Amino acid sequence: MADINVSAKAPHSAPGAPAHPAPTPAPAGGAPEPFWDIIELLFFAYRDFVGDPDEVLSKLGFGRAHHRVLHFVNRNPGMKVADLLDILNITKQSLGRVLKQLVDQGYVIQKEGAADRRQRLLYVTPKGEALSLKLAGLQTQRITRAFGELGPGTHEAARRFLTAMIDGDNREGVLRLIARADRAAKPK
Amino acid sequence: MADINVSAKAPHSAPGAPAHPAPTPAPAGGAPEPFWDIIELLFFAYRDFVGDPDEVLSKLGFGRAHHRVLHFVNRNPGMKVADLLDILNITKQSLGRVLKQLVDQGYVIQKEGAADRRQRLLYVTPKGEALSLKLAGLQTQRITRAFGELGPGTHEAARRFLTAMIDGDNREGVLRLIARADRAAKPK
DNA sequence: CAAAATATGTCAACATGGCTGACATAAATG
DNA sequence: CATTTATGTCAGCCATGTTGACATATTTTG
Repeated sequence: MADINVSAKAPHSAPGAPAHPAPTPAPAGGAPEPFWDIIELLFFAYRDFVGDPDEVLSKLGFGRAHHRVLHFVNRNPGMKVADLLDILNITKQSLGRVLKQLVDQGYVIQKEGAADRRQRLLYVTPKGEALSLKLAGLQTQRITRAFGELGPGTHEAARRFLTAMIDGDNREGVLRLIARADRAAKPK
Repeated sequence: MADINVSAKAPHSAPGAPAHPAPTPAPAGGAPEPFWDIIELLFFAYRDFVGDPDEVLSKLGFGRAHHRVLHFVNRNPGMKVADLLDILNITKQSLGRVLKQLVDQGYVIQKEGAADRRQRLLYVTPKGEALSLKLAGLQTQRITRAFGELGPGTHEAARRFLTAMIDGDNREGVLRLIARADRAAKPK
């Protein structure tokens, strides 16, 4: 987005108008005022957030779909295909397409389950881990910059806000997933 | 995502391990530890955030692309096609497809520019405004719930965090866009 | 004024990554 | 042994992004 400079008319604007509307939507008689700022900031922030990895990925002939698969396999080594489908919320056919490419190109390997030999447990290869970390590094740079610009405690605040934005019935599962993956990470 | 319950092994986990890793990535010798929690929470939060509108849109035969167009036209009445292309960062061919459907079905109208008659200035119809507000209302419900669960000041904290996550060179433009659209909104 | 630049639209072709439906195989399970 | 489960695969469709080439109307410029 090179320069945003919309030429729409601003019909009645007090010159010294505040940069933001009322801090909280006034629950006047009708519907509450939408949180336009949060809605739009989330759009632009998320776009930039996934944009960094996208650049790297496109040079490898990969897309966002590959990123998601690689990310979650890296974070949850030994996960079942069914688990991944559940997290990504896509069909096995869609997953199959990108997973096959990642396997064929040596980023992910599948091992037969020890207990249940029908399962194909997923692991990243060193090559896959390196790419996953590279992409996470780009996103971490952005997050680090943001936290650096704002005060301390921003990490906690961001975590709480984002958690609260998740569907109530998914929230526990997501938190468990993150916590368990943190434990699964190789401890230094 | 019906139930996240990944069966990956957690190799070495202290039983009383904290729910989150170090609050700040330890800048040890090598690369800093990625902010896994923020990366994943952003993924899940954004997915749910756009999920609500998606449901409504799919019943109308529309997708996320239509939502984005309708949203920005509603927020910036009278904007030029070129402005919209700049904001959405897509090609005019991609925009043309969804825009045509929105126009044909009476959600958006195009008016010849008064000063420059080459321009096709974009406006939502009452029908378009209603849909845009309905979708924004769904997202606002989610945001309101999140802000309600957390303390006051969360709105400001979220705004600052999200703003800081935007590319430095886009940030000003985005803030200007939001501020100007707020002024353009019909003042009650 | 004629030429060039601009704003927009359109046709055609292609890529990615979703989807459904149908079917196949191997292994676990009752 | 019959059924269920975990996974894979083939075929085709859809939405939405891309490039490249042109067309048209209008404004701007030399």
